[in-house]
Amino acid sequence: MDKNYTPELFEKDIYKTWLEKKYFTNQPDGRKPFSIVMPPPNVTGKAHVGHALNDTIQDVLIRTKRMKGFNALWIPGTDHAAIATEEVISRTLRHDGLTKEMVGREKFLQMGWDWYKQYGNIIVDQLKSLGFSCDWSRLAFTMDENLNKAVKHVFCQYFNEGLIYKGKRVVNYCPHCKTTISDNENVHIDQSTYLWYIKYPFADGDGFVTVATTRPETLFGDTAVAVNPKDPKYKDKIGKDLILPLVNKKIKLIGDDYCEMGFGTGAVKITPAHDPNDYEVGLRHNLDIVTCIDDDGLLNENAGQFKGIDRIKARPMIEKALEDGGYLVKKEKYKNQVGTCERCHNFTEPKISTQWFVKMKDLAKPAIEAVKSGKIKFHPKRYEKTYLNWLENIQDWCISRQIWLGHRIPVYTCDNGHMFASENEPNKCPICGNTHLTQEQDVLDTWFSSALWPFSTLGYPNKTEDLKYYYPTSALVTGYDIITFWVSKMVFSGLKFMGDVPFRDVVINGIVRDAKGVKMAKHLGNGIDPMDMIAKYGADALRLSLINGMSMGTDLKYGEAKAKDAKIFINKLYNASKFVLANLKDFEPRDLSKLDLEEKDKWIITELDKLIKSIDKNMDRYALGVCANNLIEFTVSKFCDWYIELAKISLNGQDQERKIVTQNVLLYVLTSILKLFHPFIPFVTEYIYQELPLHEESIMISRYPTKSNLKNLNNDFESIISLIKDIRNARAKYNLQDNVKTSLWFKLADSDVIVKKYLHEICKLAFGSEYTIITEEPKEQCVKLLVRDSQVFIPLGQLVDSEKEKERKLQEIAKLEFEIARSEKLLSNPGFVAKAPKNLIDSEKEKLEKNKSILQKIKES
RNA sequence: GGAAGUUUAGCUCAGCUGGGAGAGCAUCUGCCUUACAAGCAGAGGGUCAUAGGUUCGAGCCCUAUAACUUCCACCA
Repeated sequence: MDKNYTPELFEKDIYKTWLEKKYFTNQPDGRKPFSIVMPPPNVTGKAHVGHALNDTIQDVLIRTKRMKGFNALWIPGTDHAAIATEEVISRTLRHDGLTKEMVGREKFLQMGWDWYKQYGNIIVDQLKSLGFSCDWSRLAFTMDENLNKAVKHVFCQYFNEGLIYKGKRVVNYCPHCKTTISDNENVHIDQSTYLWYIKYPFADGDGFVTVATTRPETLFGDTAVAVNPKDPKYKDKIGKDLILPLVNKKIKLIGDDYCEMGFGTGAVKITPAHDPNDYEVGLRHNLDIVTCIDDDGLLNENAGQFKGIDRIKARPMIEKALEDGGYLVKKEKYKNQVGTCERCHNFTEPKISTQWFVKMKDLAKPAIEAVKSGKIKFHPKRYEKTYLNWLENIQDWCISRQIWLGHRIPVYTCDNGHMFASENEPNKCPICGNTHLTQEQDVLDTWFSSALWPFSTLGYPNKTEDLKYYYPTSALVTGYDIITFWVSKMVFSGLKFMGDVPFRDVVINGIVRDAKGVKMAKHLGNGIDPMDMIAKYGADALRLSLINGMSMGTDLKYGEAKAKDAKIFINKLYNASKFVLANLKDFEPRDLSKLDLEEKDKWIITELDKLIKSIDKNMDRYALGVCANNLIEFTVSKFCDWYIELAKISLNGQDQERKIVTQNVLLYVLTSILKLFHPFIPFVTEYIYQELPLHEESIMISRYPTKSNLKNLNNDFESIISLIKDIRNARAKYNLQDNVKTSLWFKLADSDVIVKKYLHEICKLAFGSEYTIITEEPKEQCVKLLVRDSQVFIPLGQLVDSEKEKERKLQEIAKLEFEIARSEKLLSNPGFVAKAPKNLIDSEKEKLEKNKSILQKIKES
């Protein structure tokens, strides 16, 4: 082994071996299944720290379960990200002066596939370099043939059951991406704008109504002005005609509750084609629908002289025209929220159009029930609220997108106007036999296929063994930002088509932010490339740095320093392992239960048992950050700081039996640590594991550690540790440098066998030059320490400052008296004695007695 | 407008069902002790946001308040 930890020397090779040995692949068998489907990243994207975190969590779970004997399957996959890809390809076309219409649908789709092929493997390779143990032989893609089949199958079933319909609605439209987007993809941002107050004169010349609007450009689509029917100001004017400014068209003043009394001017313009509420109002009052903004976001012929001008840019011109016509009352600064496209960040437009929808109400019900009944559990639980709140207020899901890439809607219309859905390409109309068929132009929202992910990746719609065995999957690990987008859709889809929930546990991870807590974003340049971290610190360090200290569902502040810290720790583990290995040259293996363990061995095994218990518990509640933390803490402050230091003495000693015991315990503990750590830092643990005597084929398929089940374990060695600490502490108070050794004299009580047994260790770890057992209190100037029933003297001669000693003694007395007072107060409190648990009262009594006796001794000395 | 989260050492955060405030980093003091100076030993540093309440006992439970963050929402 190299002197220092250098991950680049072995990470790649180890991963290659794992792949060759097919450790990641699994088929149904007699074991218990544990399955996870990976949230698919965009096929053409690059891995960012968010993926690194999300997938590391999954890998930790999968690797742990695998070692615990489960049939652990982790299915990886990628998403076709249609809108993003379509945009990229359109851009290349534009660059060549072409449009997608010019090259045609078929050629365009081919370009899409070429693009996927060219860039699709980048992210897969990146995920591999992070060490993820997913079953790559099952790598899925949302556009795969089988997934296509699943999508069509599901679509047709919905369609035939009347759960999918085509309808007119006001939906969010992105004029840049040239497609509708769902409410989820419509991101509201704050904007500073103006509120324009505009006069709408009555046609009969009798005054006017003032309306306020943030969107003067939609004026051309107005087909009414609404007031509240109870509003005394307008009550008797309802039904009268108004003149629409600039257009000079008559529109009605209508009464509708939608218009809130007392808000704004009390009157609101109604534009059914460009506002969802107005559309509803329009339906109620049978209003005309006039569109004034086209698909490119430009004003159309209904805007008269403004035709062809961008709707936002037209605002000042419209304002001028209104002013010139005497219609503008005033213009105020105003803050509101406006929808933008999640992908291109341009303003979206609410637009009336014909779209495909999934009826959500009945689908949502069982999905709500599944969570309420506890069949699906969120970790942390609070995210249930996000999920339930969304489903309880669900709107029908707009699934059509006006792009070409993706799953084309499998609905056909024959020349006789019969519309039907078909899973396979039909050649005639099933109703009239007409052979001239036209397929719908639109494709499906990517989330439509993602919604099927937990079962489409297992072979649906075929009834496969995989489905029977691995479905429902065990856990879904994802970010809170897509609970509504994705989690909810998988749940109702799974319930609908598989008759069961798609997963039992939903594990929510936070977002990785930069070191200052700012969301990482391309344009801010504050992103951290996981590949850079791997190059500098290794994949293990990256993984550990993301998990250590992580709290489920809470955002994570991340900076390079964390990866560096993690590497420093791994180096420590690496070196500790090196030490153990170097001392196992003449190793003689023994069964742990047959070893003649002494206190220090029992102590470390007790501590290890505690660690295993804690990890099991925290792993179950998905508190991986706590697990990693406990592991590190055990390794550094228990194993390295104490057991290894103590082991050195036995290993260098003459007692052959002690040496064998120590070697066996060292190996036992180290092996356990490596195994417990393996899910978090798979590479280095495998690397070291392979060097161990008695190792199995690979750590990743070895058995996960369980508690030792040894009898007669105890913690007695704790008192030795605290004695050593006391001596170190006393030395430090006298500013003794660690390289200045001092004699240690022990006046031992008969009862303190354990102190006598560990004199050598105490001496070495407490910087003693040599130790002597004495029977009488020494005459020399000494620092005196009490331990158990014995006394330790550090002869410092001239150095001993009697004032200082007195002070030290007084401090100790004060401390003890404080403790005693505290215990006495507690125990004399009738409420405490009556209501506190018995073991607490007992331990308090015990403490009181102990402290009293120590105080006694100190005072006597 | 609705909802959720956060507030603990200088910084990043742990603290499970209430029972004596913790870690890492940073700081300070020593030490190249034969696994590791990417290290070791020691130290300092906190009215657990504020105010009430429940309880024998509150960082933890309840109620208000403040600050920050996030999600959801069609208010002109």
